[in-house]
Amino acid sequence: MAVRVPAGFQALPLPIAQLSLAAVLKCGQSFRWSIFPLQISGNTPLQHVDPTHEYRLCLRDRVVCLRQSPDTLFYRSLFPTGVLGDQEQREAETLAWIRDYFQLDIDLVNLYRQWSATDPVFNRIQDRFEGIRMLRQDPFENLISFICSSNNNISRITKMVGSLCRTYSPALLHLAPPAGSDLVEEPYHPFPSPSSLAAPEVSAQLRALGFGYRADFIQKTAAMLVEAHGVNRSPKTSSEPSEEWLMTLRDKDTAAARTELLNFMGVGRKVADCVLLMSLDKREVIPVDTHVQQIATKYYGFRGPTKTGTMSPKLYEEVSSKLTAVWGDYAGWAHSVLFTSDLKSFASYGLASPSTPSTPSTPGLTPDRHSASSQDTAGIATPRDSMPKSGKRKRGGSNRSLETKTREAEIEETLVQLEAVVEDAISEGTVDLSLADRVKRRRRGTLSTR
DNA sequence: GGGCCACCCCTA
DNA sequence: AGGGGTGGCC
Repeated sequence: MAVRVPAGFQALPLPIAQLSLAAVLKCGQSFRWSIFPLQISGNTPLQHVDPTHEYRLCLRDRVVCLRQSPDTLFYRSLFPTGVLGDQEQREAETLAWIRDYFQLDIDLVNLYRQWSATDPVFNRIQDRFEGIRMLRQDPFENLISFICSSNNNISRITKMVGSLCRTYSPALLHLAPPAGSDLVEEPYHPFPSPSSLAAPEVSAQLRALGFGYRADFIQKTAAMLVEAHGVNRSPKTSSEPSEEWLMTLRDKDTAAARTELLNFMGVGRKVADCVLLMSLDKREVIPVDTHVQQIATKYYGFRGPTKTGTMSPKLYEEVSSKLTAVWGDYAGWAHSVLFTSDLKSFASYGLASPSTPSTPSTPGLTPDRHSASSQDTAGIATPRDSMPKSGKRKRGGSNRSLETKTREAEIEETLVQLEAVVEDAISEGTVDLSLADRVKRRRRGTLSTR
C-alpha cells in the first residue's frame, strides 16, 4: 500500500511496535510535547492508516513536528523566520535528532520478546502495550522536570513545566495548530537554561506560579549548577557549561552518576534514578515510586512497605534490585512498559482509543473486554489457559460501544485485567523470584541518600 | 542512622 | 485525606 505523506513532511519507515508516540509522549517521561488531534478526512480508503495526531516539541533552534501511521513516522522541523539555512541539511539534522531521542537503534520488539520469555507477567500484557520505549532526553530538562514530580501528577507537572518555559525562556517562534481552522498562533518556547533559573528571585516567582516547595528546589539546583560550572558568553545559541557537564554523566557508571545527582536540592533516590534512566543512558535502573512499589507487591509478590507506608531506602533498594533481576539489562525499559500499562490515563490503551477507530493496523490486538470484578481477584486463582473470566461490571463488560463507557470504568477494567494476569503468573509459580538473589547488590556507598 | 513530619497545591 | 518525594530534625 502506498504511503501517503502529509505535505511538508518526510517519511521514515517505522513499525508502531517499535515506537508508539501516542503512548510514549504522554506516559510521564517528557512533559513538554504538545499534542494536536488531526481532522481525519471522512471517506477515503486510506483513512484507517492516516495519522490521527500531530506531536510538537520545541528544541533550542527548531520545532520538531511528528505524525505517525502504523508503519511510518512522519517528521518535519520548523524554524524562526528570517533564519537562513539549507532545508535539506536541516531535515537530516532533525532525523539524526529523532534517531537519538527515540533511541531507534535499540530493537524494542526484540526486547519485548526477551522480557516475555522470562517474565509471564510481561508476556500477558505485551500485546496491549506496544511500542513503549525509553526516550533519551536532555539531562537538565529531565532533572528540573522530575524535581517538579514529587507529590505530583502528570497533568500538573505538565502545566508547571509549561509555565516554566513560558516564564524563563523567550518564544522561539509562533505556530498555528496543524489542522486549525482557527488561525490562532501559539508561542513555542525551548526549555530554559540553568542560568535563567538560577537567579535568586526565581524562587519567589515560581512560588507565585504555584510550584509550592519545589520552587526553592529548582532555583537552588540551577544555582548549584551555575555556581559549579559557570555560564557561556553567548547563552542563547548553545548549551551552558553545566548542561554539558550533566551530559558527561552519561560516561560515568551508574553509581557515580547517581552520587552526583543526589547532591542537588530536591533530588532524592527516586528522582535521581529517573534522570539516570531517562537521560543518562542507565537503562537497567528502576525508579521506585509508590506506584512501582504497588506493582511489585501486588503483581510480583514482593514484600510490601513496612509499618508506616513510607518507603525506606532499604525497601527501595530491595524492590529496585529484584525488578532489575526479573528484567535484566534493560530493566528500566521494561519497568516503563509495566508502569505505563498501569497508568490511569492509559486504561483504554490497546482496547480502543476514543478518538481512533479500531483498525487492522494492530492485528492481534483483539480488544479485550474480559474483566473480573475486584472481588473476584481477591485470593481466587484465575483460569490459566484463557482470559480472566468475565464478570459483571457497572457499565457492562461486554459492551462494544466504548464511547459509552466512562473513563473510570475503563481504568478499573484495565487494572483488573492486569491484576488477574499477574495473579495467574504467581499462582503458576512462573515468576522466578530467586533470580533476585543472583543480582549483585550495589555498592554500599551508592545506597546512602546523603 | 533509621524513622517521623512538614512542605505546596490539587483532586477525591 | 492523600498523592509519581525530599530535607531537616530527632
